[in-house]
Formats: sequence, C-alpha cells, structure tokens
Amino acid sequence: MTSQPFHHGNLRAVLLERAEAVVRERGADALSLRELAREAGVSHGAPRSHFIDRQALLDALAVQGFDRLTERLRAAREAGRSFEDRFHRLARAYVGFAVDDAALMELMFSMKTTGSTPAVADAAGRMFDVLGDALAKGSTTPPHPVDGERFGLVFAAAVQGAAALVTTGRVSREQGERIVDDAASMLLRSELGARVLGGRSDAR
Amino acid sequence: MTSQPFHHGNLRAVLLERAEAVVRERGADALSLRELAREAGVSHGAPRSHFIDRQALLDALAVQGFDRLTERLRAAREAGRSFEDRFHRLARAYVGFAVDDAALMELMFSMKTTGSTPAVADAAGRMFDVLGDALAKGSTTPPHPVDGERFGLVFAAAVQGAAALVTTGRVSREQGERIVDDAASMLLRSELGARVLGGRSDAR
DNA sequence: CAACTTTCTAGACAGTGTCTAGTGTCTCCG
DNA sequence: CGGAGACACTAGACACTGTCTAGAAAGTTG
Repeated sequence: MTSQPFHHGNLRAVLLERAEAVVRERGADALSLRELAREAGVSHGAPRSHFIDRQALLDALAVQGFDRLTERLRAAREAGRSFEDRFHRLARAYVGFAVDDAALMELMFSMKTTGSTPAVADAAGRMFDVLGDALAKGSTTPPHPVDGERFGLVFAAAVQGAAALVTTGRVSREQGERIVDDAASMLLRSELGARVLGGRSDAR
Repeated sequence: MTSQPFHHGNLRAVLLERAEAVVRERGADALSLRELAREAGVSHGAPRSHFIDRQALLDALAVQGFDRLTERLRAAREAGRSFEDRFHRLARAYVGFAVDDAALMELMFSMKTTGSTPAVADAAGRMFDVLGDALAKGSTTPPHPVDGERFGLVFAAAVQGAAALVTTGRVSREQGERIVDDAASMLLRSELGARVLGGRSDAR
C-alpha cells in the first residue's frame, strides 16, 4: 500500500476520480493522460489498460455525469408532493447540477462526446427518460403520446437553455432558477399543458 | 501573387476562413495552428503575428460567429410582419444557425471561449441585444422592464435549449423547430406574455 | 505448478503550442 | 531619395502531448 505494488489495484477508479476533478477545475481541454498517470504514480502508458483513448476516458466521465444527474432527478421526482411541485423541483435540480458541474455538463453535451459511444448515448437516454417519466406520471389519464412528447421536449429545452445561460455566465444562478420557474409555470398553464394534464392542474 | 511573396498579404483573413472550415468539419479540438500554416503556405510561426494564441484564433472565430448570427437575427426581425410572426422567425433563425453551424455554436458557447475576452463577451452581448430589442419593439406600450427581461430570458433559454437538443443529436431539426414554435406560442399566450404585450396579441 | 490473461513499464515516434532570434519587406518621415 | 523603424515572416528549439510497441511482472485459473 505504501510503496507502490506493481498492480495499482484500482487505477481505473483513481483515474476517473482525478480526471473529474481536473475537468471540474480546469475544463476538459486541460485533461492530460500523462499528467493523470504521474499523479497516480504509474507510468505514462498505464492508463491505456483501462482507457484505450483519451476520448474513452472522457466518454466514461460523461457516462458518470449522466448517471449522477439521473440520480438527482430521480430524487427530485420522489420529493415532489404535487405535479407542479415535482415539476419545479426537477427543473431546479437540473439547473443546479448544470451550474455546479458546468464543465462536466459541457463535456456531457459536447458533440464529440454525445455522439461517440452507445454507452454515452444510453446514459443520456436514461436521463431523459426520467424527465419524461416524471411528466407522464403526473397526469391521471395517460397523456396523448404526441402531446406528452412535445411537452417534455419544450420542458427539456427550457431547462437545458437556462442551464446554458447560467454556465456561460450570461445570467446569475438566481436568474437561471427564475427562468425555469417562469418557464415551468407557463408550460403548466398553457393549452398544451392543460391537455397533457388531462384537465387537472394538481394531479397526485 | 503566384509565387508566394514574403508578405502573404492577407494571412489573417485566410487563417480565419480555413479555421472556420476546420471547426465546421472536424470540430474545434481538431484545429491545429501548424496545419493551418502549412495550408496557407507559410511557416509554422507565421500565425503568431496575427493571433498570439490558439485561443485568440478561437476567440476571433467566436466573435465572427456571433456577428453573423446577429446579422441573421436582425434580418429575421425585419422580415417579421407581426409581433408573433417576428417571434417565430427569430426563433427559427436562431435554431437554424445552431443546426447549420453546430460546431461553431458549441465553440461560441464553450466556457473557455465565452468568458475569455471582452471582445467575445461584447459580440455575444450584441447578439442578445437584438433578441431583446425585437421583443421590446413588439409591444405598443413600453413593457414593464422587469417583465420584459424575464420574458426575453425565458425566450432565449427556450431557443438556446432547443438548439442544444438539436446540435447534440437528441432531436431532429424538424423537432427542434416545433419545439421553438410551441415555446413561442406558449410564451405569447402566457400571463407574462400578455403583460409584456400590453394586452394586445398582435402589435405592429 | 504451469499456462494464460491482465496490468503495468519503458522506449519510441510524430505531432503540437509556444518562445526566441534574426531577416525580408513595407511605410513613412526628414 | 534614403534611412529608420514597424511589421510580417522564417527557422530552430523546447517541453509537452497521445498513441503504439515489446516485454516484464503479477494475478488467476486449471
């Protein structure tokens, strides 16, 4: 444990952990495999046993990020006491994550990462599923599928956009939260929202 | 002109043009100053006279991108025949730009670019100003400043988010346009929208 | 205990951004 | 007209990167 054994033991986990810290602090561009290896006390070629590519490491980070965001969204969904409450909680959880982990968020949604591996696409899909499920569960009558999807997409866009405005420094975090609150309120009170909700505004 | 004179003459312009092509085709990460220099037929150190940094080149590209987007938004605003029409045209112009120049868009809104130079921040500011002005011009009575800003931010968020969903391949371009259309309609018919419009729904 | 697989080392290669010193070219002012 | 200074560029160097290779060490399995 003290002097390095030949086998590091959990190099993969250490690399992921340190890599995420670097991304968070200095951005994905600043991530260097060799620097990571040095910090972990292994040779510069060692990471290759666990990540064939630099991009493979970034992909793994993105998957981890999506999974963590998914978990937070799930928690927000559970904590919601009404449909509207759940709605606002989801939005805030999403924006909060985007603000706290802005660099990671940028990585997760960068073109080279998002489209690269099925694993990343799947993780992103699971995240969006939670968003969609949370909406579907709200209405007593199953929502019209088309309306439901449109509704979910507009919601996703608003939240994603608010997050982008915040992370790029265009608006403050408080403004970002107010944006999603406003957007959520508008959505719920719109015609489309009414149809999705099946005529009720406070389903449980 | 045929054989390269010592002074290239318009190296800066050529570099910008080729750099934008590279970003568009292969992403910002794939941009190499040395490769650019080779293509332009100059030595690897030549670009330094025009762009002190790799980042400086990227910043210049971002400024160019913001300016072009600003121009398109202006055109959309002029073409609009009613407030609602103008609204939809702006949204579609924004999403259209984001789709056609996805990689450039990603560069423009990346953290390292957005926050780096005043020049970039200014260019981004001008773009958002056009968005904001277009909204302010719509209402006959000057909108309540606070409501107007909230309105504009929600709009910007929706549009930006829809663009992000499209550029990351999550939804198709058609879906993206429907999202912004839906969002625009909801916004216009919301309480907040009504207040901003001063009670009218079709101001000219 | 032997075969096999995984994990790591160490060296090499091509490529990069950045810095520096020096040179060719242009412009402008006396 | 000519010289001086500003500018654009060249060429070489440096430290660094990701990736590939061959091979050694350690763990695993039969």
